[in-house]
Amino acid sequence: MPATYRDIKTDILGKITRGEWKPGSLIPGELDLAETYGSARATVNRAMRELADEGIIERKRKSGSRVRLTPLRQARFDIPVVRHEIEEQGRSYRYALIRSEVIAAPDWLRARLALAPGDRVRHLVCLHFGDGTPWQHEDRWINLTLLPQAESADFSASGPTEWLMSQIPFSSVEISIAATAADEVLAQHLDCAPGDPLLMTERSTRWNDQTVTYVRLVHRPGHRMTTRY
Amino acid sequence: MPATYRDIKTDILGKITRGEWKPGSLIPGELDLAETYGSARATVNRAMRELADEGIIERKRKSGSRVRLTPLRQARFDIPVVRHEIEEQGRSYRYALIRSEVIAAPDWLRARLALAPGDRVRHLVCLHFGDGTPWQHEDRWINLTLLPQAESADFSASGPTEWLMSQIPFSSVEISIAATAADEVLAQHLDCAPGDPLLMTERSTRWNDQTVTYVRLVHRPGHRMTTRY
DNA sequence: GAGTGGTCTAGACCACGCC
DNA sequence: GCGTGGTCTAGACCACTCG
Repeated sequence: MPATYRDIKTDILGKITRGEWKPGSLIPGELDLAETYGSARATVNRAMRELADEGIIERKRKSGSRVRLTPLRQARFDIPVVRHEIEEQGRSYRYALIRSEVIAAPDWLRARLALAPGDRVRHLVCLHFGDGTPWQHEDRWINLTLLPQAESADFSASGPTEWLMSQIPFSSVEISIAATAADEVLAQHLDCAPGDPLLMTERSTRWNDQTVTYVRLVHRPGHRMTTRY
Repeated sequence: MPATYRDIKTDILGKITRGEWKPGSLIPGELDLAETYGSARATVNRAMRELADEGIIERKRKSGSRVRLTPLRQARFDIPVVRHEIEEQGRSYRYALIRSEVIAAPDWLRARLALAPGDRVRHLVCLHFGDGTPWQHEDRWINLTLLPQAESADFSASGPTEWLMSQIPFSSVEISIAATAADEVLAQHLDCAPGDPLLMTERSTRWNDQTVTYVRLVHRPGHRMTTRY
């Protein structure tokens, strides 16, 4: 039974974690490895490529592959749609539209979305509930210059996230996470005290090099983003 | 000139973003695609496999590949070593050890690290500065049962993170991000007011199914974690 | 059972990056 | 130059899963 690329990957990772191959040291070439594992070079290549993608090793032509000195650690967080996040926990989802308006973009937003003076945006404030308690506060701004159909869309029954996904299926996004303090309004909506620390996610969605929408999601008190690797 | 896997990937992604292939729709099989692009199936396979890894499409044997209904979005955040993070911004790095002790693990930590009663831990409190201002507060607990050499290690000159990386090169980690309010001590160390919202990262590092170390990193006021995709 | 993706092979050519 | 990884090919067998 020949070694699969998973076998090879596991074995190499093992040698690294057990300290047989130390950080900074040179790993044998693909041809050598192919011989020792009794497999084709392509198979070894796939194992090594994945290890490189995961930040475990560093590869360079001519010089070969090395164990990274400082493991380049990356954490992958899923970016869930609130509704799914809540429903996957077996809770009932409820949505409420708090406010909806079409206005000229305020200056701070104009800068963010690279809008011209006078450009109009749709501004929405929504709340997402899990089992009846506030889960997430959504402050959404949609660029009407790029997405004019957002002016007449109806967000009273379901949130803008799902609507937007049907309009711009895929896009590039900038996500930023920070801590913020609850102001009076947030405190009321999220059922906490003013000043309470809250986790906030900001997201700018771009499409064809234009920013289509900007959203500020404030999570319920105590919310955590967790991941393993 | 034959199509590379990148060409194919870009082209398919284009069809999806332009809406030619709508969410939920079936994508041609690998053999069909290989023919249309004039390449081998392995090449198409790589393109499709990467699109699946990135959460753009969904693949199932027999039924084929489909454009995901809700793009499974994942954000990858780099988990930097504070020192590197600071130095990459062109700031000078300074480290200070605030407190160091070896104690019996408190109950809350025993639960977290799955320690037996009476097991001892090394507890360290450190500060990391960028250009002289407080950048990050580190509250570190090291399992001395698993890592006895931590008892005699010297952390007065450099932080435990770098030392730990030399001891346990690779490991699995659980990361959790939340917002917290500054207490008196944190406020003093991070130069902010008590009650200020702060971004906190908690990390449990496991090795051979044992938790080796737990750390609570509290970032300076206003700190953001940002990523793009 | 049959279709689709998952993986492997043996061989080939290319491109980068060190000397 | 020349060694190493990066990629492609043509063909093959396998494994999952749907009907």
